Amino acid sequence: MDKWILIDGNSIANRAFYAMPPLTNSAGLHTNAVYGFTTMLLKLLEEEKPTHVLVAFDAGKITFRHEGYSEYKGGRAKTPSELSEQFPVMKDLLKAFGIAQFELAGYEADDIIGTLTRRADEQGVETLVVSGDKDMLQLVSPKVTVAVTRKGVSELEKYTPEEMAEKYGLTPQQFIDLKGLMGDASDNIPGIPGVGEKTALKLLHEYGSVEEVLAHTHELKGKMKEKIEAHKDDAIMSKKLATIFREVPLEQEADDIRYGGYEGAALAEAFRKLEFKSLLERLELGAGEGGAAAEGVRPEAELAVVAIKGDADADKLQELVAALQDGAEHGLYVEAAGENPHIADVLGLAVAAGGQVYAMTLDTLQAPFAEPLRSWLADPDKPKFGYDTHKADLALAWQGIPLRGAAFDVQLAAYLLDPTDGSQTLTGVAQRYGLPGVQPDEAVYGKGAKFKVPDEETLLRHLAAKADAVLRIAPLQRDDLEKTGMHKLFYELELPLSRILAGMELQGVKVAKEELEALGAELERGIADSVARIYELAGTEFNINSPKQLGEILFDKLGLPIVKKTKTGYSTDAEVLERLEPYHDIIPLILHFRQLAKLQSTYVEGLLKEVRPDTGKVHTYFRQTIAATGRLSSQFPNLQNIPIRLEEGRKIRKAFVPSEAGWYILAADYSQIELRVLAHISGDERLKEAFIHDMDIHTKTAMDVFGVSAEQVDANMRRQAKAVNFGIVYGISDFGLSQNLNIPRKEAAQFIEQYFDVFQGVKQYMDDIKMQARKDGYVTTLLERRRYLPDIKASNFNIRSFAERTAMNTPIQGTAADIIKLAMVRMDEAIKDRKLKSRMLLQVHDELVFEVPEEELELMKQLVPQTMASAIELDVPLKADVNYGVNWYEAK
DNA sequence: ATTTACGAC
DNA sequence: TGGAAGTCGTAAATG
Repeated sequence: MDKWILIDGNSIANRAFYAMPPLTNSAGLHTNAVYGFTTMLLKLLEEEKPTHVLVAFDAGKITFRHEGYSEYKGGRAKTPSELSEQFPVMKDLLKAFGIAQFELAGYEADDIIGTLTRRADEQGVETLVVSGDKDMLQLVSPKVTVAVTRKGVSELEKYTPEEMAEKYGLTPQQFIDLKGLMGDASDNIPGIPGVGEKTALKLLHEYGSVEEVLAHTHELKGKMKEKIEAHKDDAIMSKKLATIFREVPLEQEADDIRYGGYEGAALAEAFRKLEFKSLLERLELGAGEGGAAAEGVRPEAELAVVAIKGDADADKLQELVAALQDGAEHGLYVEAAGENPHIADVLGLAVAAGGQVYAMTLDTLQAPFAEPLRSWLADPDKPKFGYDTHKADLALAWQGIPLRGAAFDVQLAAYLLDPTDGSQTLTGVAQRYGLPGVQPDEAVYGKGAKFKVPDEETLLRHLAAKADAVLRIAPLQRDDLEKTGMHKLFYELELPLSRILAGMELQGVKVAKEELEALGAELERGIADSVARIYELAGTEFNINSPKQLGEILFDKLGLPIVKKTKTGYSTDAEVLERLEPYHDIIPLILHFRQLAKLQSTYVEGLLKEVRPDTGKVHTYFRQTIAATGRLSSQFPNLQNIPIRLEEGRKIRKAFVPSEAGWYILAADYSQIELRVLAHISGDERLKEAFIHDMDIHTKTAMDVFGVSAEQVDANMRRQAKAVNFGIVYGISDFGLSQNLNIPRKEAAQFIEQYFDVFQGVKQYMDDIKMQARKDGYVTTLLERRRYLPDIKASNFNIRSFAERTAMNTPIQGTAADIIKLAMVRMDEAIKDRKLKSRMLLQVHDELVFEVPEEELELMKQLVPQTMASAIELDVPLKADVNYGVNWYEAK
């Protein structure tokens, strides 16, 4: 039994383009439409198992429809270049799939498909038409089903004659009449003005066709009658335009669209170029199940692995340890299961050495006979090439196995080479370098709740594949780091920092539980009180934490004005609530409740959950490969967003205490580091001057922007100037500033103009950096950290504007991140050199936190800010302020 | 799993 | 025409 699938290529590509988020490969080629199209195609091939497949495309701009009606498809926006550049790619991909594609001058894809379905009807071949457009419904027949995309492209809604009757009460033929009456704005088919789907359906149910409707206009009345009589000709022409032409002179025959399955190698190559990682993985997974195997993909099964299983294999371990003495580079992979390395299970490890790959589970590594291997792991002078050695370091440390001597890290390198590429999985990195052969973790372990450690054989093979991949990828990445000028950044900053971070994390921060619990009890009382008063004012009980329920109370029950909506309902965020304050006494209570609930759930209960019962400490995990600007991030718990702005929240900091009696918490933070960085990289003389004289930068900005003297700057002027300075750092827009200051956009625009008038060097920098981003496709920080901005040339204003703000912000935020990282490396050295007992505990973007014994207090008060200020020499001085106290709260 | 809201710099 | 502030992580509700 034959089965045909006929796809409207243009229509699906369009749908995919607008439904998918923007996606580009590293060459800057947009790929989202191709991606959406491909996932749909793969799904169709798998589910429908067709014998024949065709993708039809529109050819050229002028079709026979324009002969009678030159306005056809008029007024349509030009296809954006982000989409049009994807058509050739899509056509190439179809070749790799081995799928036929037709286009014929003067005809649209619809007509080609219409002609083929006529043949299918005649021959009685079961056929599925796939389109993003309901126009195709006129082709439905007992043999022909039409599937229309719904929500993006992944879901299809199929129509048979029965379903059409059920849903519209129309035959396929009548669908043409429907369009004749109501028209189609997207094709510029007029129809009858004022007649929409509702009216058109009513008329057709009554009279059956356009012709019959027009013959019976005397039976109609009112406005509708007038309109229809006035636009009879339009209706007739619209029906003609909407009719798919089913007699296209096609030379091809059924055999020309026969589909014999794709050839894996060609497809894999195409996916690789497009950087469709997940699809590539799917292809490789499918290969094991009898699908076409991609050429050049060496399955893990074929890797020779030396499995070391307990002391029965002591001889193999000896062989490994011997191989590790060869002075060559060795690959190491440690598998830690779970996101949090402080509580992760170490499943095992693999070492690539001497042309072999050895692998073992944790049991074996911990056995007495493995001591020589553990010595190698602990030896800082035995260089290791690894993947996420930071996580490995922590996970092993908690098992009592020290790891030192990371000399290369594939994950860290992948991050520097493209920090916006969210997942630097080994599978993905290997693929990018054309070294496939690492199964995705998901395929080996399953995902989410279904996580399961496979049998030892499979596990060790997987670990071995990773260690092998690490060793082969590292030299390639090293070249790339060299080429992009990030060699030094990698070896002298990021790699040393990763070990320093691990040390800080293992040290942990002591938490005074009783302090948190007391605060929690206080919050509990406040919350209970707020809840009772809110229920009373609302006249009912509800879940205040539910934005949905809260919205219903505020806007439906109490009838407060709707300020803003989210895509799912009413917005109830703080900004909205603040605007509603004048309308109802319940609002301040809700704001207060929100504040207390946040502190309770996130900072009291959340933090308490993370405290280790044995040590009373929290051990955060600083992630070095997440933030696109080069900043660190902090997890489990996040110690970079502990409250400080409001006093109620700030009290949380009283719970962060030194881990030794009589010690102090010492915190030092950079003063205005981002604006100082801006002064340096923009070279703006006035801004530099301000910092050289260590002026209050917001006051100084107010003086210059408002043209007044220092004495004339009032609190409000300073506040506005401060907002402008923030805006400058973020890549300003008048709208953003107007929102922030709650002033009209015009005024905000004026502020910005005045600012740029005064700080012309800054203005110049903002223009230059955008131009540079357009020219190079990326921006860099002072230490050559790089961030690609493929969207900088987008035609969509929003997308392009976002990229432009990123271009302005990233060098500033990123350079600040570079500087504090440098300071951390220097501080670590200083502490070691002077053999101090003081410990670095935390980094909070512009702040470093230490615990310090009393006898080192005076020294550290000098050393820390001095080291931070001299981490790098800029055209303006850097400055760090220092404070200390018996807890983090007091270090202010 | 996604959305909303909110804490930090 | 309007769009529309940079970087993160966590908790709770809800699909």
